[in-house]
Amino acid sequence: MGIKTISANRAPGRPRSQKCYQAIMNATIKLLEDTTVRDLTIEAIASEAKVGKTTIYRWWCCKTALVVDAFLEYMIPRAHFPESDSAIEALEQQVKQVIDVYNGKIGRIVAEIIAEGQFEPEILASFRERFLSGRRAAATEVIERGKQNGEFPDDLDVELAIDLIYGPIYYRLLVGHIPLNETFANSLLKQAINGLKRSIETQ
Amino acid sequence: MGIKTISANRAPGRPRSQKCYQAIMNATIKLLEDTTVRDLTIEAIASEAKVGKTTIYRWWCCKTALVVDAFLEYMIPRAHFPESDSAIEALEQQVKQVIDVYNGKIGRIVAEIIAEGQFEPEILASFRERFLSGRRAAATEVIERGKQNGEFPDDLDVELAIDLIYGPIYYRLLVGHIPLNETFANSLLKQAINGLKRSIETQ
DNA sequence: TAAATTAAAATACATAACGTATCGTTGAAA
DNA sequence: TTTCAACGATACGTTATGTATTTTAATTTA
Repeated sequence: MGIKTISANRAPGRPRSQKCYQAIMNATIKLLEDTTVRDLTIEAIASEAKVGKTTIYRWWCCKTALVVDAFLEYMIPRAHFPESDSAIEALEQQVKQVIDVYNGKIGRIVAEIIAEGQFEPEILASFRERFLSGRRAAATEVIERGKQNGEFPDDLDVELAIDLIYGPIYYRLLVGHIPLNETFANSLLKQAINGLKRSIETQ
Repeated sequence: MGIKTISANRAPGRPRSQKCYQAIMNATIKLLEDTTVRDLTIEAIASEAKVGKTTIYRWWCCKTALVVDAFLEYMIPRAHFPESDSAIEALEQQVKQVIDVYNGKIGRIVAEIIAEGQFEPEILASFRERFLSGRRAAATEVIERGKQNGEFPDDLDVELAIDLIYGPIYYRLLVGHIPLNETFANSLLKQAINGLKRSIETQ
C-alpha cells in the first residue's frame, strides 16, 4: 500500500461545523446571563443551540470546559490593559476597570468558574493559563516599567505585588463580605500601591 | 382539657438524638478527609454514620449546610488568635498560622465551602457569619490595639487592612497560581503590613 | 463518480443521587 | 400507659449525566 496521502492542512472526512461551534458558544454565553454555571446543563445548551448533545460531548469533556471556552470567546476581545506612561496610573485605571466589570455578571461568572475549578483542577489550570496568566503578564509588564521608572523599588517581587493588588479584589468577589465598589477601588489603590511604592525607603 | 402542659425547656415527643447528631458530624468530617465537598453525598454520610438518610434531611436542608456545621464543629475549638502585646507580632503569627493550616486539608475544605457558596448564597452568608466574621473580629481587635499603640495610623480603615492582608491568602488558596508557603507568609507580611504601617507618613 | 472517512442529529439507555413519602418502631415525657 | 415526634428502612419519581447506536450529511481522495 504505502503511506496514506492526506493533504497537510486538512483531515479527511466531514469537517467540524463552525456553525455548530458558534451556536454552542453563543448559547452558552446567552444562558450564562441568567443561569449559574451550576444550574447550566449540557442539555439546555444543546437545546438552545439547536444541536445534538452528542455534538457537544464530542468536543468538550464537560460543562465547565465549555464554559471556560465561552467565557474566553466573550472576554478576550474585551480585555485590554490600559496604557499610560506612569505605571501607577496604568495600574489605577486597570484596578478600577476590573472592579467595575467584576461587580456585574462577568464577576459572577469568573467567581463561578473559580468555584467549579476547586473540584476540577484541570479546568482551574486552564482558566489560569488561558485567562489569568495573560492578565498577570500585562500587569507584570507595567510593574517592571514602574521599576525602571523609579515608581517602584528595583527589588520589588512582582508576583507578590500583583497578589497584593488583586488578592483583595478576588477575596471580596468570592467571599462577598463587602461589595466591590468604587470606594474600594480608591482606597485599595491608595493603600496597596502606596505600600509597594515605599517598601524600600521604609525598610 | 385546658392548655397543653409542656415543660418550658422541652418539646413533646421523642427528643432529637445527640448520638445521631454526633455520628453525622463525625461521618462528615471523616469523609471530607478524602472526598471533595462536591463528591460527598448525603447517602454516603448516612451510610457512614449508620443513620437513615431521612434523619439527615430532617435537620439539614442540603449537603453544604451540613458541611459547614461539620467544619465549624471541627474548626472552632482549634481556631484561636495568637496573643501578643505588639499588634504586628500578633498579625504575623496569625498570618503564618493561617497559611500553614490553609496549606493542608483544611484549606481545601475552606476553598470548597467558598466554592459551593457561589451557588448557594445563604450558605456562603452563614459561613461568613459563623466563621469568617469571628476571625475578622479578632483581627479587628488586634489592629485597633495597634492603632492605639501607634503601630498603625489612627485613621487606618480596618476592614480594608484586613482585606489587604488576607485577600492575597484567599486569592492564592482559591486560584492556586502560586503555592501558599512560608516564603509567601514572610514576604506578604513584610509588604502588606509595612504598607499599612506607613501609609499616613508617606501621604 | 464512487469510496472512504468523519461529523451531526435523533434516540434510547444505564446510572447515580436527589429529595419526598410512607410506615412501622423507638425513646422520653406527662 | 399514653402521647408525640424522632428514627430507620424502603420505595419511588425526577433529573441530568455520559454512552451507545444508527442514520444522514459533508468533504477529500482515488
